[in-house]
Amino acid sequence: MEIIVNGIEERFEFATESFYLQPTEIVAQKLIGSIFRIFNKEQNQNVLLRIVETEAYLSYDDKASHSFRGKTPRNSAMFDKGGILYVYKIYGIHHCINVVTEAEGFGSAVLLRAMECVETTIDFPGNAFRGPGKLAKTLGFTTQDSGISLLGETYSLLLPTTNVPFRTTKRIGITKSEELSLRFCLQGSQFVSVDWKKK
DNA sequence: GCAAGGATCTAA
DNA sequence: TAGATCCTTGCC
Repeated sequence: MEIIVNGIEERFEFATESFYLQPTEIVAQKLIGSIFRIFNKEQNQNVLLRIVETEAYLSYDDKASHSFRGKTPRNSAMFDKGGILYVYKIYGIHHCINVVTEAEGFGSAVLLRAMECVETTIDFPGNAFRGPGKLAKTLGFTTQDSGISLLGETYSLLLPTTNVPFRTTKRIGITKSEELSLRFCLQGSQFVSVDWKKK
């Protein structure tokens, strides 16, 4: 599938289930530069968003991960097989969207933090996808959408066929396992979320 | 700089 | 059942 990104035609391929079953750090890295596709046949809506910022949350030794204390009603989607969405509410106000990774029972996911609109039939405000909370709000995702498949017709991911340069940094907004460098950003992108607290 | 805001988990 | 915590944002 050819998609024009910033005036350049690039080739993408649909992510299959095996993609999501890879180690979480790998999935988080490969998601940089890939396209999140929302296709609604009935409403004739098509949205293509390029992912420019992600964070990995591991199934072990990661105290910042929701899965660290085991499976609960809230995080159960995280323990399902990779290839679905895990949506949770944070600070009682915002929602955050994660892509569940690895095999069933692992409890790992990749947080989508920022995206860039590539193509859409809907009008969105300019900064609508910069930051995890805004991103979820703009797309209208709530905890009700936790568990949605990324392998269906409506929601899918398109992977670039060429290597995408990315930056690795520490994660944002967490107080545990802060030292882990599990945040990935598209090199040179103006669309990554701003980290106010960091040096 | 910090409050809003509510679900969720933990400890009692 | 009460109290702390929280992968944020847009106010002041």
